[in-house]
Amino acid sequence: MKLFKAEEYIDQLSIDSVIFGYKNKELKVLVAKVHFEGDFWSLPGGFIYKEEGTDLAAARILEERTGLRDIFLEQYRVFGQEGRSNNVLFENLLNVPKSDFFTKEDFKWLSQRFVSIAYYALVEIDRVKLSKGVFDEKVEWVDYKKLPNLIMDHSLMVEHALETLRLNFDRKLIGFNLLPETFTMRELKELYEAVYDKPFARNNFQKKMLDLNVLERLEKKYTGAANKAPYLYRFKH
Amino acid sequence: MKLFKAEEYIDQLSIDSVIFGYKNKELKVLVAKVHFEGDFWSLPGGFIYKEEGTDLAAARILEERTGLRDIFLEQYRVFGQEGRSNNVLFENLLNVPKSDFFTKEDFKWLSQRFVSIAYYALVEIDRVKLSKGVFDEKVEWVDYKKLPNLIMDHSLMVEHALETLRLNFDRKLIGFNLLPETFTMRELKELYEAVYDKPFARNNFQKKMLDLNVLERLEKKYTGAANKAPYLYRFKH
DNA sequence: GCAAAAGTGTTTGGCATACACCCATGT
DNA sequence: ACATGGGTGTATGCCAAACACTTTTGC
Repeated sequence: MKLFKAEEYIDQLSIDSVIFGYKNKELKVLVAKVHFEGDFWSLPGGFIYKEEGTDLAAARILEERTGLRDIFLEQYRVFGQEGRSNNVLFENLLNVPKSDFFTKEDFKWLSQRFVSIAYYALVEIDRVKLSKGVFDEKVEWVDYKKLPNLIMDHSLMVEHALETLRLNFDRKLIGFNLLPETFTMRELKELYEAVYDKPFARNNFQKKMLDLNVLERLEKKYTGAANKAPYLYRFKH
Repeated sequence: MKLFKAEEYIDQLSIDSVIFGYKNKELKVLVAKVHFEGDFWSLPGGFIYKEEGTDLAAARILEERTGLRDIFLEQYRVFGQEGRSNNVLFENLLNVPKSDFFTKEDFKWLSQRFVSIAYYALVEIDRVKLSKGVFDEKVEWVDYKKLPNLIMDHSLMVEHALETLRLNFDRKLIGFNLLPETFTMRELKELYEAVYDKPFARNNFQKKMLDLNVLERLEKKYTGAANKAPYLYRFKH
């Protein structure tokens, strides 16, 4: 059965997404090991139906991989260098047992030069139910500092996404998309430290956050530790 | 003779550019009156050859219209809503005496839903030698506050371009691309006032600019006016 | 001398950083 | 009592905005 229908998509145009998650004080990126010879990893991506809006396409692709809807998702750049293609990868693939999903023509289509619209997304990592894409051997959350070899310009895509994330983090208050509903000030600070890769002063950080007037203070969180119990906070919608 | 060859371009993908210029204390945008029935104006745009880099395509299109090379030019956003097409315009065109340049199939191709990569450019307005595009009745520099009816989402494109311009104006020191080689501090201030649409305090503006350490002070400029002669400045490469 | 515009200095206020202290909690 | 981490208050320094004054130029 043939599942992939190249003729339904716009030619030479793709979407790639840098999906950020946060756990264990690490800012993580979702990457997939490509099911080909060699150690190739890739960002989750896909294609755009001929009449589909690009934002909708990106949301669809995100949902296919994570199961999540209504997630923070924003385009940040187009990568459209001349010669930008996967041909080496797909030529490799032709010597590998292939899926029934694809015809030789599909591989030719996939090997073209592609212009890719890059999106970045922020997700609460524990809500994600990962699904593999058709080309994926496995998908994993990886600390952005320890990324494996990414295909094509995907490393550059992560770099630019991180840059954009940092620029917008405060301005658009998007960081809360990475945290669960409630959190302590310490947890919020550790998120900032992971994103900016630098320490923040505890007292000044707290003041700055409270001065934003977007946090709602809830009850205290008794952890059983031998110290003062921290307050829980919630982001005011 | 047929000049337009749709089959050489990527399908359903286009480039549109917001080209900014500055003159008479006004920030201007280059727009073209489309050569169809009715009062339709459009941003300069074009298409991408199948193997052409997007930045190169944008530069090529810019050069076709302005005669300028090596100009500040940057992509800032993709406009790819579902239903984004020129079909109304081109259906109109079919009832109008048409050029030999296009076949009926070309018009069909042009009427598809398009995803457009938007660029913004900054040019020194006096160096520009304007050329009309194939669809243009005329091209003009228009104050961004007095733009005519633009087709499709081109008004939105200008809005976003202006937003991006303002965000990057200081950070990337790109304003100098709008001015001639040498200029007075007053002229620079007036440029800032046109871009941000608000007044700047003379003394503080001067201090801020000089503190950037990117301006070279040249000789004085004697205008013949009954007041102190201002210095000329040049942007250090 | 005078009007007009340029150049520069001084004061003020807000905000980020640094330093310091007190409070709650469990052993 | 005390160690640990949480919460908050105060002092410092920088930068932008506001205010003020002097200088140059042509009539």
